[in-house]
Amino acid sequence: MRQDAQENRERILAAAEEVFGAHGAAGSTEEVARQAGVGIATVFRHFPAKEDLVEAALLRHFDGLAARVRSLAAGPDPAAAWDTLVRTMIGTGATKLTLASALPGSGGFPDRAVAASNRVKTAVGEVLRQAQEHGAVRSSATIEEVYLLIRALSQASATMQIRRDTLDRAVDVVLAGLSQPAG
Amino acid sequence: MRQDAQENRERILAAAEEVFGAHGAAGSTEEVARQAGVGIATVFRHFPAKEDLVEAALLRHFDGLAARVRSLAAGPDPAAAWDTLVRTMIGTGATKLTLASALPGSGGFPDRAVAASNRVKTAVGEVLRQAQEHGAVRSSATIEEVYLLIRALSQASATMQIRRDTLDRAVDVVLAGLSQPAG
Amino acid sequence: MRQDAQENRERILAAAEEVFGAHGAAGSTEEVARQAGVGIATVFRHFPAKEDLVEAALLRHFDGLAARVRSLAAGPDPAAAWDTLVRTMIGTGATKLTLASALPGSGGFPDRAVAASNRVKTAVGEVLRQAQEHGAVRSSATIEEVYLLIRALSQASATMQIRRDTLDRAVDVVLAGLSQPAG
Amino acid sequence: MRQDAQENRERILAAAEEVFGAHGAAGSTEEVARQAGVGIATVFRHFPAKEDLVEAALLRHFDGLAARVRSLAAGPDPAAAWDTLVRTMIGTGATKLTLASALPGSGGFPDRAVAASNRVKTAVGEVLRQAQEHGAVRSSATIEEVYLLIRALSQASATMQIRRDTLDRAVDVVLAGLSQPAG
DNA sequence: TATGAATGAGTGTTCATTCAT
DNA sequence: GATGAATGAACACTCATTCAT
Repeated sequence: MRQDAQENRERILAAAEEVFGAHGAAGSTEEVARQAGVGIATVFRHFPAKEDLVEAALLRHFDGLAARVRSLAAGPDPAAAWDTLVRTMIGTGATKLTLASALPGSGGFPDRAVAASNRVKTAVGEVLRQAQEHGAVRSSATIEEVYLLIRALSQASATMQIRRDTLDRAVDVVLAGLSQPAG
Repeated sequence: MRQDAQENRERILAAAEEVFGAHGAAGSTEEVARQAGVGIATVFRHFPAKEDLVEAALLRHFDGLAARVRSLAAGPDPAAAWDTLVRTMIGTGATKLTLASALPGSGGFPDRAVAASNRVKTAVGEVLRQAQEHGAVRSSATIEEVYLLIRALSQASATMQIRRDTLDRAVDVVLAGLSQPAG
Repeated sequence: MRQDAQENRERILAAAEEVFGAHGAAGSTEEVARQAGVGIATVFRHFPAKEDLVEAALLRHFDGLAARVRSLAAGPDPAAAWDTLVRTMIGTGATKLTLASALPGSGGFPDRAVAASNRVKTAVGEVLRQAQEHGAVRSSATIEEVYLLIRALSQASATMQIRRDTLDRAVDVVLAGLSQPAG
Repeated sequence: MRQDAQENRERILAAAEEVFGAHGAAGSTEEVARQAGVGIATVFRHFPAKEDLVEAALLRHFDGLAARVRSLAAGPDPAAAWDTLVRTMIGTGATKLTLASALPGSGGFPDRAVAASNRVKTAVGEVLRQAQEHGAVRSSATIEEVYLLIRALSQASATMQIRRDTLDRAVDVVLAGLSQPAG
C-alpha cells in the first residue's frame, strides 16, 4: 500500500495546487479532496492541517519552478535565457501561489515554503549572473530587487485583469531599466 | 443623532480599511465591528451587505489616494513630483486594498470601486504627463504600463516581507527604465 | 398632541393588520412602522412588545368583524343573512389573523384577543339563532361547531391556493349539512 | 457508517416533522438538530438548505399519510372506510404540515412536496369514489371540495384549541352535507 | 413625544478537523 | 490505510427592543 499512498499524495498535491492557485488559501479542503478523487480524511492523514497542505503545495510549486529555471541556466545563450526567464515567469503568473502564502497571518508562513521560494530565487540568480557576465544586465543589479520585480509583476499578472500588451510593455520597462549601465 | 451616526460610519470605514487591508476581503465583518467599537448590527445598518462595506472602504481609500496624487500634480517641479509619487505610492503600499478587490471573482466587483480606482489612475496620468513634458520620463510610456508597475510593486510592498532598500532599488530600476529615451 | 398620537396609533394598527395578515406573525415590526409612516420607536411606544402589537391588531380586526356581523343580524331576512354571513366570512378570509394568533407559542395568546374573537362568535351566534328560528338551519346545531367550520374554511381560503368555485362548493356542502333536520 | 447515517437521517426527519409541525416553517434548524440529538452541521450535511429539510419532512409526512389512506381503500366496507378516513385525518391533524408549506410565499414551495400532497389527494379520491359507488356519499361531490374540507378542518384541529366533541360535531355536519342527494 | 441609530441574540450556512467503520 | 459521516466554531445577516437626541 505504500505505492497507493504515494500516488494519493501526488494527486492531492496536484489538486491543491490547482485549487489554491485559483482561489488562494480560501479554497476549501473538501474541494481539494474532491478534485483529487479521495476522501477528505485521506487529505488530513497526509497533511494534518490545512496549513500543511498549503505549505506542501507551495513547496511542490516552487520546486517545479526552480527546476524549470535551472534548465534555462543550462542553455547556451545567457542573454536570451534571461529574457525568456523574466517574460515566462511573469507572463505565466508563475508565482501565483505567493498570494496564498501571503494571506493567512501574514509572514507567519512556513520556513520550508520560504526555503523553497529561495531555491527559485537562487536559480534565478544563476541565470542573472550569467546574463550580467554577458553584459545583458548591468552588473550592479542584485538578485534581491530583480526577484522582487519578477514576483511583483508575476503576482499582478495572476491577480489583476491585465491586457497582454500592457504587461509586455511593463516588462520592457523593467528589462530596459536593468540593462542600463548606471544604477 | 445624525452626528453620532456619521462618526460611527467614519469609524467603521477606518476599521474596514485596516481589516480588509490586512486580511483581504476574507477579513470578517465582526472584526471590523470590534475594531470600530460598535455592534455588528450597526455595521450592517450602515452597509447592508459585506460587499457594500468592502466597496465603501475601497472608495474611501482610493478617493483619499487620488486627492493626495492631485496635490502632487499641483506642485512646481514635475520631475520631483513624479519621483515622489512613484516612491510614495509604492513605499506606503498605497494600493493595498487592490488585493481585496481582486479576490472575489475579479469581474464581480463593484463598478464604483473600479471607477474610484480609475480616478487615481487619471490623477497619476496627469503627473506622468507633466513629467513627460519636462523630459523626466520618456514620451512613449503610457499610463497603462506605468500604473501597472506602480500597482504591482505597491501590492508587493504591502503583502510581502521586503527590506526597504530592496524595494528602493527595485523602484530605481523602474524609474531608470522609464527615463530611457528608447522603448 | 393627543390627537397626533391617536392618529399614529390608528395608522400603526392598520399597517399591522395588513402586514401580519399577509406574512403572519413573522411579519417584521419595522415593516409595520414603514407602512405606517412612523419611526420604529413610535411603534414601541404605543405597543411595548411585538406581542402587544399583534394582540391589538387582532382586537381591531375582530372588533371590526363583529360590527359587520352585527349589522347583518339587524337585517330583515335571517335566512339570507345567514347565507351571506357564512359565504362572506369564508370567502374574504375574514379571520385571516387567527393564523397569526396560532403561531407564537400556541395557546399562549392573550386573553383580550380571545375575548374579541368570542365577541365575533357571539355575533355570529345571534345570526345563527335567527336562522334557526326561521328554519333555515337545523335547531340542533350549536355555535361551537358552526364557528369552527367558518374559521377553518376561512383560514384555508386565506392560506391555501384555492379556486373560487372549489371553495364555493365546499361552503355548499357545509350549508347543506347544516340545513338538514337530522344531526 | 452507512447505517449510522441512515439512522441519523431518520431521526432528523422525525424531529423536523415535530418541530415544523409545531411552529411551522419558522421552526429553527438548530431546534431540529437538538431534538434529533445531532450537531447542526449534520443536519446540513443531509439537507443542504433548510428548504430541503422542510421539503423532506413534508414528503415523509405525506407519503406516510398516503400509505395509511391506501390501506383504508383496500378494506371491505367502503362506507365505513370513508367515515374512518375523514374522522381520522381530521382528528389527528394529519395534514398539520400543510401549514408549513403554506407559509413561505406559497408558490415558491417545492414541487415534490406538492406532488406528495397530491398523492394523498389521489388516495383519498379513491376511497371517496368507492363510497360514492356504495351510495354513502352523493355522486356530485368532487375530490376538490372534499379534500379542501378535510384539509381545512385538519389544519384547524392542529392549530386551534378545539374540544374534541366540537370537532366531532363539525365533522358530522360535513359528512351529513356530503351524504345528501342534492348538490 | 417622535425619531432613527445602536444593540445583541438568533438564524441559516460553511468549513477545518475528528472519529467510527 | 482509506473512507465519509459528525462535529462545533465561525460567518453573514436579521430583528425585536433600547437609548440618545
